[in-house]
Amino acid sequence: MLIGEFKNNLGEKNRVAVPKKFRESLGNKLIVTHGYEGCLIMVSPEQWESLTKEAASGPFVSSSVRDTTRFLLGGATEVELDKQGRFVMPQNLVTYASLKSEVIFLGLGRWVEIWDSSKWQKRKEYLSQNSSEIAEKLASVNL
Amino acid sequence: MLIGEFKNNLGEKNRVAVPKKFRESLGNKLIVTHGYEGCLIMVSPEQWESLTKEAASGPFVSSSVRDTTRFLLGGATEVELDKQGRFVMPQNLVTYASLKSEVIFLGLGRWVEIWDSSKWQKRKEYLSQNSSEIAEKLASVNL
DNA sequence: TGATTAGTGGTGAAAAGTGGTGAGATACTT
DNA sequence: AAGTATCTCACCACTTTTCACCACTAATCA
Repeated sequence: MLIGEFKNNLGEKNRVAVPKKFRESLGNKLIVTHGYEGCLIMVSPEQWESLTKEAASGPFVSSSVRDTTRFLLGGATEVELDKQGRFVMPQNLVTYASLKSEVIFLGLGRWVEIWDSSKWQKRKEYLSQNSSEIAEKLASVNL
Repeated sequence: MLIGEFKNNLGEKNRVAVPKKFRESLGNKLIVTHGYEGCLIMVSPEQWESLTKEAASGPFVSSSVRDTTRFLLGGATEVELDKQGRFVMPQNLVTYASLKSEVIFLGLGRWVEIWDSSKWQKRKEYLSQNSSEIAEKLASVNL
């Protein structure tokens, strides 16, 4: 199970190490793509499979399907870790998530989110201040 | 599976290289034609088959089907890659997509879109700003 | 505090991308 | 129809980028 918060550095060559704790669950090959609220998502190939099965199989002629596909698949990259457990973050994803040198890896059960450190800091404040209201909202959602 | 965003250059002779990652999936001969939102589409001959079938069988009145067919088939060219993985982009497609020197290749699962760099930049902004709607769609997917 | 492991920086070989050129094909002119 | 000019394309050579590995530093734990 992927849990915990880890901070690693993005080198000048956009290289970053996946936290050791995540490596065995995620495997050596994994997929990174756009996430919500300006973060990135990192999943194993199996998870990726189920994620794209529905999203990418819509009718070609629908414009919303096209845009969803562009966002999800166009922003994705399959990366392979080197011996040190690192990979090169593609420039378009660095830009999208406005990654600086400090990068946060967030284990969320079955997937991992990647945040720019300062962005995550703000989000975390927001979360701790509004957690009860967020919980209320969640309670009203049909799961 | 065709995923990711790549940037290559269109030389003075309208020559452009297909990103290496796409070449094995697409093969050596492939088809380029008009796409929606001012981009181009690139597919393997097999995918071309199913793509045209799909577009022509949509829930449309017959004149739309005809026009869609004209749109897709009328602009289509079969191109072959040279040893360096490049091909010559026909002038009519360069004009249609207003391609300058910087060209974006976007992997979208079963096909590839080709964009003029600045055009894609704008589209991407739009997509990022409307990603909440996209997120809604993703939320329905079981991770 | 010393051993072990995770994370970071650097570098050289290999590969991907780009520019150029000459042979062959096509078209054009006389 | 022959010669000439133009265009196209396939290959060669160069440049730039990428990646896999080595070595080092920082952090962790007993």
